[in-house]
Amino acid sequence: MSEPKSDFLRDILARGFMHQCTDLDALDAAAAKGVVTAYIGYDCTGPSLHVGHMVSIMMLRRMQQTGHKPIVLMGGGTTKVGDPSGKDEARQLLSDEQIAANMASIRASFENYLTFGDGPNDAVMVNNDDWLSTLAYIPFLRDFGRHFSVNRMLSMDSVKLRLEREQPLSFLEFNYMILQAYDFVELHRRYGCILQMGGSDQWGNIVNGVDLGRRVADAQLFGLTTPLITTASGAKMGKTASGAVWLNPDMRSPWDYWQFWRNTEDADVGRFLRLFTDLPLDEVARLERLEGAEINEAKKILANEVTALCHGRAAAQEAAETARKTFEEGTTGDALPVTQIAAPRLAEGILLYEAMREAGLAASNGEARRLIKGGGARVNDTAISDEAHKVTSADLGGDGTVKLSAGKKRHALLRAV
RNA sequence: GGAGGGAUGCCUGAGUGGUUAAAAGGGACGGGCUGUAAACCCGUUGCGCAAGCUACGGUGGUUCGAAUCCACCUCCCUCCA
Repeated sequence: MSEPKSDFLRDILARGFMHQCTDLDALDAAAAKGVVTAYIGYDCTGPSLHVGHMVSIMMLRRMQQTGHKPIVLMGGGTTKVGDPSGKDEARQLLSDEQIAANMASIRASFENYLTFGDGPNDAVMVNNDDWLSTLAYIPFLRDFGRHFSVNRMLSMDSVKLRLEREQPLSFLEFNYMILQAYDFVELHRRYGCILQMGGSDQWGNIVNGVDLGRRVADAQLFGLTTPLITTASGAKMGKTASGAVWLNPDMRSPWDYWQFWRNTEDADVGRFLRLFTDLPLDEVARLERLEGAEINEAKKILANEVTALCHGRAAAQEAAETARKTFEEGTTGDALPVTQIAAPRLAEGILLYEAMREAGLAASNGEARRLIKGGGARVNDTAISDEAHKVTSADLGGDGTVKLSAGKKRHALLRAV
């Protein structure tokens, strides 16, 4: 297409959110003309979203900022069925209670990225369980099932791959795409939603919804997918030693979250700034041009901005300040995780490896011992290689804490109580 | 329904009665070099202070000794009907 007419498309194209779209020109025209209502669906399979969901969350944010209306669809109903896309085996089925608990826990994250309310471009959050659970089987099959060709369903990637590998695919999962397609039509009916977005693995499911909308509602619906984000070294983004990078602060501290972004590879900085922050594009371009050690400034800005969105400006500043003290001055900051230790115990002396385990720097005593033996352990920034070393009250600094480190980046504090 | 094959540590994947806490690679972690980057080089990678304990799908058995042999069970794959 030529230069997009709508702010929305111009913005997301420039920022690298676009992978595929069912009809870019028509969508552009619609977005230029008025408010577009669009939705993205989220599974409730876990208690928190993680960095892998960030592209789509930011997509909703960009929509809202360019004057459109985002819908967050919680998959309370579809999670009961399980999306077979990209999976070798059926997921374990979650109980209703688990799904409800996950949904409640996820909900809070969105409030940091979107403005919810009743206004014309305020975001809304809905749960597809509201309409899916009450569907009557026979009427549903007659009204909607007849529009799905099994021949075509079998050719969809999500199904085809399973069958080609001779992996089992239950009839339950086979229905997932029908339900997702129905969601789209239902959201169109309820909210005038005309666009579904999602990750590139959702393309098939999204297109089904677009087709169904044309058939049963005579509506022109649109689908748009985001690219799968990998790091410049080719790794799937968001995987670290401690597992996924969660957005909920109780599952990953703001400090850790800030560190995750601070450790971005050079080659990814520009791309991530465009995708995951609100910074204007000319500012991103300037930061991206920095070379050598200077690019660290860009990484700090990236970490600040992304953490501020997720955990608030104050938490981001605290993390940044702690990082500055920890890495640039070698002192400590307030955002480091603190473990309480009984004062009498500390007075007697605690074996360093036990202290490290208790502070969460090692999973087992053995791991901590190996770390010490390997020269990766430090007490108050002094390397310790003696396995039998004890931490005592004498190690307490002026602020009443001892700083333990595993490697150069992982730090924790012990506080005597 | 019949005949074969398979299930190994975070993952892939060797192995086959004792020297196997289990080759190799990946990943991860630590060290070095740097810029809290990448690449590269080196080390570590079940639990336990230790004696030792647990581990090769599950349950029993054979044996001085089993991941390795036998029986049954579960799940998966291939071919035939």
